[in-house]
Amino acid sequence: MSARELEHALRDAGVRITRQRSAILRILAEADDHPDANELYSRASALEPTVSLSTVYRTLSILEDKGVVHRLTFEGAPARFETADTPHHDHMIDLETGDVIEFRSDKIEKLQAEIAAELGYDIVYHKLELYGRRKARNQAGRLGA
Amino acid sequence: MSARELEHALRDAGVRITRQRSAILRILAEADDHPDANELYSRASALEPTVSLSTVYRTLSILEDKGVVHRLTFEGAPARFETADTPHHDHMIDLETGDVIEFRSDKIEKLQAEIAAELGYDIVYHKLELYGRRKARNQAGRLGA
DNA sequence: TTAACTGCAAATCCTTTGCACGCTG
DNA sequence: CAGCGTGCAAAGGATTTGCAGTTAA
Repeated sequence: MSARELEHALRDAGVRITRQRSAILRILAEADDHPDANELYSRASALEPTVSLSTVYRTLSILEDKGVVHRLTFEGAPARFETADTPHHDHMIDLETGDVIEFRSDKIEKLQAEIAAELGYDIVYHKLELYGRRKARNQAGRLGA
Repeated sequence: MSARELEHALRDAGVRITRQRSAILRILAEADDHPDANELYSRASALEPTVSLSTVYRTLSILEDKGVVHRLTFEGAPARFETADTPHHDHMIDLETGDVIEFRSDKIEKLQAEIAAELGYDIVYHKLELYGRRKARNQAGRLGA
């Protein structure tokens, strides 16, 4: 999602585009990892030294409200953020490095809906996170050397 | 899981059973909901007025380490706890009431493992939470009255 | 102009910790 | 009786908020 599109989403909602917000939007648009508020704050500070962490949080909350940004709350870590342009996906978290990998499974999505239906519920949103470690490469006998 | 079993798990690990811990274990054993630390604290206080919230937290951490208790960290709410005796399951959270319903799907479990394998990972643990609302009962035309 | 926005510092919430004393094994 | 365990109060980290000044529209 481009910074322009994010701005548009805000403007349409009657939200003012300030220098600080503009910087945050640009940073958010070009991030292809999943930065937390503090990380976004340092990156945005480089573009616009007057941003404060409060403004980063406030802006993220608005963007989340407008549905253009998703807040990812992983186990015992500050929330991370991503723009909501990519189709729905879930996350695998590398326990060693903290890396986040996106994936998607239509089969799982469908099963979830079925389960919820059986329990008498409509799903509003869900969270599927796989926490794991890189597989040892040469496990199947073909050991190196 | 009975209080006795929980005690056993601790004793085996060389952990002392104090009056406070004993009370916490009994509460934990008989809880069939998913209480948070504070709730456990109030319930345990009734049995043993000398327990403190610190001790509740400390005891829960030990039990989690020993693998006999699971810490459930749902969206923007204090952690909830459950004894680890039931086989693995996931949770559906009622957004209106906060109720937690357990469910299990072998199909989903299997799909998760497959996905992780494809990504080159071994799953250490995962988290699947469905957040939803009770289905309106008479949606399919058969409206009441 | 003026209502929305800002940075700052202080406040919140949940959880953990340091300390001096108490109690289990 | 040696440590582990305790309560208390204070510290901690992430996030939110009150306030008085600033700025976009």
